[in-house]
Amino acid sequence: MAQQTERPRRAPLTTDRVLRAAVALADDGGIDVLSMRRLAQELGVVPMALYKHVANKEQLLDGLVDLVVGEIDPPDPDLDWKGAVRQRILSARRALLRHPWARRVMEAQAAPTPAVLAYTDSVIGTFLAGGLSVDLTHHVMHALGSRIFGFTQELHQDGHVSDPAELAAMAQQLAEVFPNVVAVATSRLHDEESVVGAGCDDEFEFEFALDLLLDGIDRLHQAGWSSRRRQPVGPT
Amino acid sequence: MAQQTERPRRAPLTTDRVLRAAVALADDGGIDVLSMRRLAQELGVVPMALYKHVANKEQLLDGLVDLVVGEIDPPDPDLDWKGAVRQRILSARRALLRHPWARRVMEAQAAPTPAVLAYTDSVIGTFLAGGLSVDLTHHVMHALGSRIFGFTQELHQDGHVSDPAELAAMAQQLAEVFPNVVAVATSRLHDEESVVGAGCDDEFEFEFALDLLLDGIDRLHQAGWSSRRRQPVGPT
DNA sequence: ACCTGAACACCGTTCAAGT
DNA sequence: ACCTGAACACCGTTCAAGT
Repeated sequence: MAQQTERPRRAPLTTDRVLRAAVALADDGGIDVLSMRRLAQELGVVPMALYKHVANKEQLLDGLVDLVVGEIDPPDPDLDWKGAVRQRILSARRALLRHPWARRVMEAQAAPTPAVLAYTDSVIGTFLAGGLSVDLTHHVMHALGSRIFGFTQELHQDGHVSDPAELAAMAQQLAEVFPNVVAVATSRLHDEESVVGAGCDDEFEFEFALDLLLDGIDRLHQAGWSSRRRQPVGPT
Repeated sequence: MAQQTERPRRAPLTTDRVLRAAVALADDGGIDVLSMRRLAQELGVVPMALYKHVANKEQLLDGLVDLVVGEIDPPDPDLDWKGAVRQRILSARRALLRHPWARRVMEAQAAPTPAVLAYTDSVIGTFLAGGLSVDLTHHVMHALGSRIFGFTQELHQDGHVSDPAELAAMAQQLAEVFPNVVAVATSRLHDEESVVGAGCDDEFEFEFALDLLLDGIDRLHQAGWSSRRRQPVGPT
């Protein structure tokens, strides 16, 4: 019932404003709430007005990915290849933690956007500058895969049950059917004074896996590994 | 206009028939074509009839995942832990190759299904039976993550351009902006007699990454690694 | 009691009508 | 020429009406 006549007072729509509003919407509502219609509503605009600035939803999502990838720090020129890649990947991970929806959007993308290609090119450049062969770098990029964007390889995150008593009860029941899962999931609890339900240290797990790969790569590099010889990767 | 009165002649709906029809539909139409309405149509049934056999779409998808996970071979008792895990993961990968839609469905699942938990429990059991500590196994499971289900860490698969001339032209143009990407992507072409556009050997890349991880794990195991000491993972 | 058609509250996008 | 409302062809699911 309030006067609603100053509608045209709004700042004019630009692609940038559309993208920023979309990021904000996804950040605090999740990716499922980001629809063209809802985004338009958020901007105080009729749905079709968006199509003046983005060709379609797919292009909108591409724009969002580019914004997130743009948040990844540039490489530190003072570090060696392993340190530089490591630091960059951890920066990418922090960007993904700020925008958790970005992971699924990137995975659903049919083709890489220019920003994604540029970042990939830069990471490859770091390996090559560090002396890794083009051949090894090729396989290394496959092995790291989307982890270079800070993706974790986890499947399900810990469903957060906050009540310790409830969690203990669940664990006991689960242990009868899946004893190994429970033993491993609660392993940290035995040796620490910590409360039940502390959960995993995601940062530690990410770095553990990352270092496992980077150190394995370093070992192959120093051994002069080549896929043409296809010698075993392993110890001995 | 043809007689359509023998409608009730159809085999009666069962949960099993619903799930199998859904797998078939997703297998040859992709996951996007699998809607409740389309599935009902495929079964010659009114959409609401499905809800007698699955509570909702989420439960339908859970059922599909369980079918796919059920295709993974049991562990070979004659192998050591590394061989057994390796063979199992490669079997999981073959299941995923048969049902490419399963990956996205599993990633969108909120909670693991019983079959997923059972498989996970079994893989953990193999590590523990092989003598790995509960502590190391915990971190190892995180590091392998969804790769134990045959997931690849890739982000975008090679967009298949079949025409070699077109591909060469694209590469040349791309090389001006992303030289490292092009150098690495075409690395296999230099040393082989192969035609341009041969693409990557996905099987080799998958096993390369898997062995990098398994061998790194083996090394930690043999060194008596423990997260409590948090010694570096690397080569001294 | 069982089954099911219409309806609800959404989508992304097209397109023609209005200014 | 520009903007936009109605419409189209979909969703998953609720619910009341019909048998």
